[in-house]
Amino acid sequence: MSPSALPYRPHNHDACVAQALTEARSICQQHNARLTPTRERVLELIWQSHKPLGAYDILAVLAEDGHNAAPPTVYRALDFLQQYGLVHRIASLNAFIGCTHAGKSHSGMFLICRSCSNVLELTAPGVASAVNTAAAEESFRPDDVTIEVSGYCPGCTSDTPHD
Amino acid sequence: MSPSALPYRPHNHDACVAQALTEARSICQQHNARLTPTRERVLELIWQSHKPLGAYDILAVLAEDGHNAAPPTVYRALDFLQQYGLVHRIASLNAFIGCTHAGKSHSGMFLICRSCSNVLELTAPGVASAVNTAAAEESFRPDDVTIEVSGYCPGCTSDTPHD
DNA sequence: TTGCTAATGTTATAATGTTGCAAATTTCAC
DNA sequence: GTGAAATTTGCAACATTATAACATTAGCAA
Repeated sequence: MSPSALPYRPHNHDACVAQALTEARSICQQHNARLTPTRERVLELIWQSHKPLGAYDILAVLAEDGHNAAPPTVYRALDFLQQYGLVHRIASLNAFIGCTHAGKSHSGMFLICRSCSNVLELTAPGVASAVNTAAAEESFRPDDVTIEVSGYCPGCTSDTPHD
Repeated sequence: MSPSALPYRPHNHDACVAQALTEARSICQQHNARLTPTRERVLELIWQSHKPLGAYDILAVLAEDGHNAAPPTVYRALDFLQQYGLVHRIASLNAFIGCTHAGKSHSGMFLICRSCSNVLELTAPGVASAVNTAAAEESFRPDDVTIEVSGYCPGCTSDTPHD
């Protein structure tokens, strides 16, 4: 088992962010997509927490940067980053998080801790295939699959009532 | 296979709504919960389409009813209905839909058609257990599971590009 | 340069959801 | 029944999230 997946574990976060940015640059280059300063900055901000960040949180930091940005700036950057699989939107939180499997095609599943807000993205082939099977039984053709699990992460599970 | 699940199939929709309301009354009675006129009307409106309905859509119909309602009226009714498992919120659409398994404990999965907007709620034990297994491998304790699949339903699948 | 496309700036507004408090209604013990 | 307590509703204001529309600028190729 994996008692201490990345977001829950102490790690060199600056390096972790730097690596994500390096990978992002490479992915964009491969696709002839321009990772402009604003887009890169947004990606960096998102990576600086393992917690999901709202669009207006990002906007606030950009404002601190001295960047006089309006909502469309952020949403456009987020659209771009999602398009290239660099960030995911968590629908149940209206927030965004860095993709830990950027580049690789994957159907993610998110474990969202209600207590510490950390989010772990998993590639869960078993889940994906179960979803596809269930959809196929209804002759439904899946296009986009959202799987978000709220609950308590290993570090927080003890703090909570066990009814 | 099931080529024609309820929402895709022509059926006596008035009866279908009426049955949902009857069941709701019974469930509320069992829980000593009050299905007040407003709550019942909101549930009825939601059931009158198999398509997800936004809170402000509901609000608009209440206004046509002559009910001078404000957003909290609708959201409170929706909270109540969700609490007793009578409706579900579809996070990826910010919309609500009647629960087809009210009363029974279940972890739903939603098949959302991008073309006709119908939503089919499935009880998918295979999916639920795959999710629980994946979560357990990370020592994560699930609390609430959201599974929403966008794509094309059997009736609409032919109309769409097949890249 | 010129001209094209992609990206950004800017203003306004739409869509979704919440807080807080007062008034009305229902419940329930007496 | 009556009156206190709890639940539900009305209502106004506000908070948050997201988009539309149009002008401007940057990057790049002929």
